[in-house]
Amino acid sequence: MSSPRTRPDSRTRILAAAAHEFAAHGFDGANMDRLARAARLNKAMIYYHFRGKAALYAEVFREFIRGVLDRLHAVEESDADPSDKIRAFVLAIAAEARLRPHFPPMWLREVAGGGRHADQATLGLIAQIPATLGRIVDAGVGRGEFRPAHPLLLHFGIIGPLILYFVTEPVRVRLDRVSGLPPIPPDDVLEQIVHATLATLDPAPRALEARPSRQGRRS
Amino acid sequence: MSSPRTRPDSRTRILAAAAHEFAAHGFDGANMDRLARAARLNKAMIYYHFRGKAALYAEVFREFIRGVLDRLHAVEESDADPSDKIRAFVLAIAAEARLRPHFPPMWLREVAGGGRHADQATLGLIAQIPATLGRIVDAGVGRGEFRPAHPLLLHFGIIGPLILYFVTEPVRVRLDRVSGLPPIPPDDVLEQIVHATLATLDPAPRALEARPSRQGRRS
DNA sequence: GTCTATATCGGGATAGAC
DNA sequence: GTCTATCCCGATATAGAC
Repeated sequence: MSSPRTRPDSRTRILAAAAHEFAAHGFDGANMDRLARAARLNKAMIYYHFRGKAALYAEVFREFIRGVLDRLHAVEESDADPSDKIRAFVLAIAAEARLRPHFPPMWLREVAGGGRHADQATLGLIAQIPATLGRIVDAGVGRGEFRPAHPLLLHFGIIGPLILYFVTEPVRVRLDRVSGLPPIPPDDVLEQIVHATLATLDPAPRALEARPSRQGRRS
Repeated sequence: MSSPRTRPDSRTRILAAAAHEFAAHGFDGANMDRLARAARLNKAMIYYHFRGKAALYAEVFREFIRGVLDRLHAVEESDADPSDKIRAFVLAIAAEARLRPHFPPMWLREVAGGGRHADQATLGLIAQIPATLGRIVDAGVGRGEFRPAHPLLLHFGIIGPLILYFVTEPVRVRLDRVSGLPPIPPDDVLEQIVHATLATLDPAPRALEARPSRQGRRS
């Protein structure tokens, strides 16, 4: 995990190459030979540093989650308004995704697989992300600035579009050519997500027009 | 593709089992032996009906996309208001996801992989989904009911949360236990997504509070 | 159309020299 | 710590009988 002396190399290179490989091909599709080549090392070195493919994957994934959580906790502990914290929450995840471009694809695949490759401890870390959002919302509700919302569902409204935006960045060229759509203005992405999230939390929604004709009620 | 008489048989069973297998394990993780057992057939039968794993995958995937597109085109051609069409758009995708629970995971993995397993024709089909949304938005803009928004980004705001909701259904039990969160009220999901989408399209946004600069108190 | 049996190969993991 | 060479299982795909 960490020796006192500077050990810049093989282990770090393996982790970097692993992030790339897992992001591009998923757990099952990842190839240890290719990974070793990318790290400019021999395959045996991987097994010298890590117990196996699964352990390497878990390590990479936990590193990502920790990076996100560090930022989010900083957001939570700031003294901004609740709505500014929501904004900062979105920006923090986006910043981390930009910093570690391999995170969005890995995260997507992990979700699609039902968390199969994540041990219980890692799942616990992941759960802290919506939990943090939930505390921010609660604070806003306490001040009367937000109406209550389910943290996980709200979180889906944030990372869903965000991750899709990042993860489709490479494909969009292909898609755009087929669909004839213009590229997405980068600045719009975060604005829209923040705006939509705050609209969901708005205690006085103006969404009468959102209701078709008759509407069931929940509190 | 279709014989006139009822052929409820091997080919159909293979497709059903394939949807399950690909959804649960992804393309690389899918196992033809396990797939054959699930279809109560021998593995050789798969290769009798399909050219290989890739062809089988493509067939399943295209079937899903067609199902979605059929619903969406019906929505587009209805004579509802633009905002009701937006609502119907969301409901249509949700209905299809309920009907074919294997679609959300497959779709997620495909996106994460950058559309690697989809041929150009299938990509063209996929592109029709946001394109349809775009035409609905354009109609609303023409009536002054919507403000312009990028169709693909808007689409991300819809399917992102939606797919995450469906795809995490199995995991949420595990996650909830760790996080201590209550389950998501199912009725809230579609309401929130529709509401957020319409808020994004609102031509007179009340989102001054969404701006980073210091905001004044609201009335 | 449906089966059993098998060819073939890619890739995760290890042995052991240096 | 780093390498080369290799084991060996699992998985796709096929041959060929019925």
